[in-house]
Amino acid sequence: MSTNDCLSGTIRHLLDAGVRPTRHRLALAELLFDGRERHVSAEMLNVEAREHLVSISLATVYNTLHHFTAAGLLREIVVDSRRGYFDTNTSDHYHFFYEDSLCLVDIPIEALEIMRLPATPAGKTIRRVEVVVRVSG
Amino acid sequence: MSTNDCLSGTIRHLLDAGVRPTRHRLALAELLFDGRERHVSAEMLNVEAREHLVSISLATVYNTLHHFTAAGLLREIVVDSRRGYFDTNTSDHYHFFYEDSLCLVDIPIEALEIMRLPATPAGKTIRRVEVVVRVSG
DNA sequence: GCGATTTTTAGAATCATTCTAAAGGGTGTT
DNA sequence: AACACCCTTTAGAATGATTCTAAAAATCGC
Repeated sequence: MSTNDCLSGTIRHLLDAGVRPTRHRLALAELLFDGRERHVSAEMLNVEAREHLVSISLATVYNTLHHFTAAGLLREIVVDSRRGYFDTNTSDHYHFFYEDSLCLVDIPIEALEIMRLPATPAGKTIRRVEVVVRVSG
Repeated sequence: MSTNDCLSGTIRHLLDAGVRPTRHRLALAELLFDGRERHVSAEMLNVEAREHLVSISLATVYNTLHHFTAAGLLREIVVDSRRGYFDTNTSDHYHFFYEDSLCLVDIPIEALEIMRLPATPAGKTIRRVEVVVRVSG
């Protein structure tokens, strides 16, 4: 058994989620999980990685985003029928989508209250209730 | 002045929306506005047109869907970050999205009640509040 | 029917994403 | 350290949806 308690927070974060902390995953995780609420597309993260002098292929960015999502570290949000966005906030919440700047901002769950839900279709399970408030101007 | 009162319902529908009722637009409108609630992608509508022996190019299907949307005859729904869907129901309402079959079903506005909305960001206007209930199984 | 304006078209171009197959890296065992 | 095994990364090709382009065709008002 190795001394597990002196690992960097990011490595721990990945290990806890069952993701092998490879060099590239670590670099992307450092960028993603910096404490801010972040909503990134693959292309955005790729650019950011290059800006931070991390040499990485776009395919790896896609792989990693999908791995992180499968491991519960990220959550995919659908607001645009062209691009996929990933959210570092994996808890239940909603979004503002700024149509002009294509930016996303979290709406905390308690800021929006849904009183009534329609009956779930027979034999189905609700996976998620997504709310997107589209704003512009 | 022509005798306007003996036009087909579909032609009237297009004229009322300020859309020139060309042959192709009419054919697509006949398919779309048949009374059912419909949620189509460009590819789906293109296949359907061919099945009905309407010879049309995919580019025209895209043009027409966008024209109809701009004219208020359709509404675009975002549920999938790959494909765009268009809804023949342009009134305020929400959606079930069946993740397995990629099907959409309307949720009437009164079946879901949103009690509290967060404050609108300064200087912005709410364009729409979208609710998608994702189900599977 | 004429001419001006819009539509339609096929195909090329674009953009995001996934796939492929090969090279590289990580981990545990000896 | 060397080995073997398995997982990751990669560049580039492939895919799929959508948009663009430029030319041909249809439409409309006169």
